Amino acid sequence: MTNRPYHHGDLRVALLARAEETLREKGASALSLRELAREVGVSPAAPSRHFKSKQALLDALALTGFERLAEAIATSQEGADEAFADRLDAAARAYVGFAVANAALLDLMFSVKHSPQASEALGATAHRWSDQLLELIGEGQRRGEVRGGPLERIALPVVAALHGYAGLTVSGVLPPEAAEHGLDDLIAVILRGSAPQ
Amino acid sequence: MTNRPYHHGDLRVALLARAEETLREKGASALSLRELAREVGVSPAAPSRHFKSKQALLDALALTGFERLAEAIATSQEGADEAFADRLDAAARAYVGFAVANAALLDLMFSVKHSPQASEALGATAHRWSDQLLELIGEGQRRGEVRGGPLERIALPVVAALHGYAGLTVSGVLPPEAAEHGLDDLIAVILRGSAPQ
DNA sequence: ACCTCAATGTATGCACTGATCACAATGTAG
DNA sequence: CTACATTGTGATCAGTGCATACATTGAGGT
Repeated sequence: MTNRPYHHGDLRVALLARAEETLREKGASALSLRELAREVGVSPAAPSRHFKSKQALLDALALTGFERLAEAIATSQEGADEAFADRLDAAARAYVGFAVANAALLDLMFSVKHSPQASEALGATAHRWSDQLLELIGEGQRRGEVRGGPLERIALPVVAALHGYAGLTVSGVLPPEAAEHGLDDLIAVILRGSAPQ
Repeated sequence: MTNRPYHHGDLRVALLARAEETLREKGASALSLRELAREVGVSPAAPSRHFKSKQALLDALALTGFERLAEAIATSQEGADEAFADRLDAAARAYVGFAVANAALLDLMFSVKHSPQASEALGATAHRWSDQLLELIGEGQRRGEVRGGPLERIALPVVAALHGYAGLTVSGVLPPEAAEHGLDDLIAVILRGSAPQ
């Protein structure tokens, strides 16, 4: 007999934790609910109590991803200087760092397919993340280090550039050794392009 | 009895064509080799003669995607003016247009998981695509409309920005109505950031 | 014209998956 | 202490990717 109690006690978080590990090691497509249940030590049907479908599990993973990304960017700002260039540099490095450290997760977060209701919660969390960058750029505007204009229109190109760079590194298009000073060049272009007229 | 001949004659391209349709309609995860075989009218094992695994089929799809993307960008350059700003604008619109028209395909093309050997062929085709942009920017340098320096280092930020913008629109982070003039802003930032000193 | 033989499609079976259902065990509120 | 909601179990179902052995076809060499 198993000495494990009938109720696991923390199945949901255990599943998420294990899932993220397999996600990192073997990719999203190699993620099986049944194997997950096996590894955690519960019956194959047990996960359905916490995630009504596999997609729901993936959505939950993506959501935690956004939360941790937001956290990473937030902490990157703590040690940074007040100048916009420094803050942008710190945020960019945090973003790309998160991307390479969690490639499969990032893929999931910005995957096309999300259940319509999950898109709601996801959209909210994703906005919390983009708000960080908006705030960062708004502050730059206030300091006179970023050109004026509607915040969203100023910020969008910045976000797009960072997002694209992260995507290129993650998908392997960018040779890993080029990634480092490549980021420097990207940040330089962003700064010049967003500088006050 | 079926009047269909024993040999399909064009199974490989038929499979690819049907696969892309399902990809567009129901996403990559809803793509089943067996269903594909059913729709095309062959036995479930037939596809394995042309694609040794499902991933191989996906890789082939991604490859055609890169080819068509390259083609779209190429034709966008034909009608464009010679000024760098115009050419970049045309290429950017072609890229983003392709992205929104083939969201799931783009996801596939830049997906993290590719069989190592497929990465080889894919990498070659992807490079053919990036070479287009390199050429575009190199021409801009020659015309004195883009700052000097190592071509790759100048081009990378441009590619990253375009790629990121396409990714944002495709993944739905960007509201569709914002996509249009959003591109204008992005291009403007790129141009300013890449202008000669 | 014949005859190999590689290419292509078929039939069958295996291990596995996600999902659903009725049921069992457990905690909890009244 | 007892009703009840929560959580885990066991069994089952349709569907999948893949491998293996076999059937059909067409093309090239003699």
